[in-house]
Formats: sequence, C-alpha cells, structure tokens
Amino acid sequence: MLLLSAARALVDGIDGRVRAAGFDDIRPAHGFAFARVSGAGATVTELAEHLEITKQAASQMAEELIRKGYLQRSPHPTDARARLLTLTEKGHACTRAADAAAVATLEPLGRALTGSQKQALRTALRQLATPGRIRPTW
Amino acid sequence: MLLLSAARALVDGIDGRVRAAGFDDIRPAHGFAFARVSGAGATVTELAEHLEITKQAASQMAEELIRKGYLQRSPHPTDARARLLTLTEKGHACTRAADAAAVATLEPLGRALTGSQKQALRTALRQLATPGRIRPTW
DNA sequence: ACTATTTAGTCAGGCAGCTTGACCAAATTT
DNA sequence: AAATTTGGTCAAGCTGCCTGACTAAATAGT
Repeated sequence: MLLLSAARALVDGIDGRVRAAGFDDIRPAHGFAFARVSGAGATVTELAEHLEITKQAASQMAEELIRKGYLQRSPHPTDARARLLTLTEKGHACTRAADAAAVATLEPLGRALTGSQKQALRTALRQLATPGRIRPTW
Repeated sequence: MLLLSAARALVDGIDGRVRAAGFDDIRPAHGFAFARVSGAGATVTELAEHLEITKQAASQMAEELIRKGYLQRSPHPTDARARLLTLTEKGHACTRAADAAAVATLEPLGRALTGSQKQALRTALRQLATPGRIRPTW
C-alpha cells in the first residue's frame, strides 16, 4: 500500500506542477509518450509498443498531441511507409517542465534521506521492478 | 521511473496470482473496493469516496461485484435509505487470495533486503506517500 | 523480376468505465 | 411541518481503448 500510495503521490505531484506550469491539456499518460518520442523521435508503431497499446490507440494519441502542438510528423528518412514523430518546441518545453516537476516533487524526499537510505531505496525498487513495463495501466 | 515500475510490477504480480487462483473476472481496481468493504462493510457513498469516483460509478461497480458473487447488499441497520455492502464468502476467499498474492509477490524482495534496508524503504515511501489517495487512477 | 508475405499506418465501429444531470425517498435541520 | 441535506438510482453521453478491415510500402521467396 505504501508503495502504491507513493507512486500515486509522485504522479500527482508531477502532474500538478506540470499543469501549474501551463500545460494543462495533457495527462500523465502523455508523459510516457513524450519519453519515447524525445531524442531521435519514434514511429507510431514504436510508440504503441512502448506504451503497450495498439497502433490505433497510439495513432490517436499522436494525433491529439499533434493537434495540441506538442508533436509533429515528418516523413521517415528511410521508410516511406512510416512517419517520424518528434517533439515540437512546445513539446520540449513541456518535458523540461516535467523534469523540473519531478525534481521538485522528489526534493523533500532527497533531503530527508541519507545517502545509504537512498541506496537502499534504489536497491529495493530495482529488485521489484520489471525492466520495461513502466506505464501503469490498471 | 523505478518507483513507477516497481508499483506496476507489484500490481501485475498480485493481479496475475489472483487470476491464477481462479478469480479471473475481476480487475486490480476491485481490490481497492474489497479493501473498503471488508470488515464492517460500506455503503455505496463510502465506497465512492474511498475510490474517488462518483456514487454512480461506485454503484455500477458494486452491481457488477454483486452479480459476480463477491459482494452482497443488506439493508443498512440504522439508515433506511442506505444499503450495506459486505463481502460474500467468495469475496472473503478472494481477499485472502489477494493477501497471499501480495506476500508471494513481495517475498523475493523481503529475502533480498536486510532489516535496515527494509526500514529505509518504509521511511522513504512513507515520506512520499500522501495519506489517503491510494488508488492509482492515471 | 515477379509474386507473396510482412510491416506501417489509417478508417470504421464497438465497448467499458467513467462522467454529468435529473430524480426519488429517507433523514436531518430549521 | 416545511425546507434542506443525504443515500441511491436511472438515463444519457464522453473518452480512451479495443477488434476488424483495409491500403501502401518494404521485404522475402522462387
């Protein structure tokens, strides 16, 4: 229960700060999409695999984020079927805000724990976490 | 990310084991309902508050869990408007299975950590967790 | 080189789980 | 005893996901 509550508090904390920063038309789930698209970009199919949803659902989400100005589509450099999704400047600004929000949310925790406690925390979470399977969909 | 992944792994682990135990017609969200209903029981309104959803949604969920044999309705002892939701024997069996599933899922973690590491983990999670707001709905 | 299969993506329709709004009956307040 | 609040349901609608069917480009097989 503590673990679930902490996870929820983290998501709520980040979401609240991101919204407060002016990005109030997106949901936490979109953050997981941004994480995959940032960097070299991603195709709809790659996004779908990362989020563990169907291509159709990923396509809809991409459409929404494009419409809202966070993503853009460009022709894929090597595959004429595919189209590359990348962050717009607004998308980059939003991920920067999310990073800052995460830091701010975790800051009191960072101050409250000693170095060895942080280490123990990482160890425990890593022990439990399954690689991949990040996005909570329940 | 580690924290979210760990939370997801915990939920997936419990869900998988509960399903494997034969309770394959319910979702993790129902576990949070059982937690509130178990004990002295609860009304639809109390359930709604606990799950942070509307009364209508809680009513539907209760209806479903009654239909599937996990809950039962009885007249409320002191309020003729209200009806008390309680666990059936099947509901109790399911919560026992869920408890066992949680223990089994966390068992490797328990073996891997020293006492002081467990203590540090609790401290850290408690620091972050908001009282109430357990159910992850994002 | 030509056919067959796979892969990236979209269109269409449907469903589950939630919402808001309107309402009734019992309890509580004034 | 009238007015308000509270517990619960009915009805309708929305959203985010799903399955199924399809097109076009890439890749594999012969």
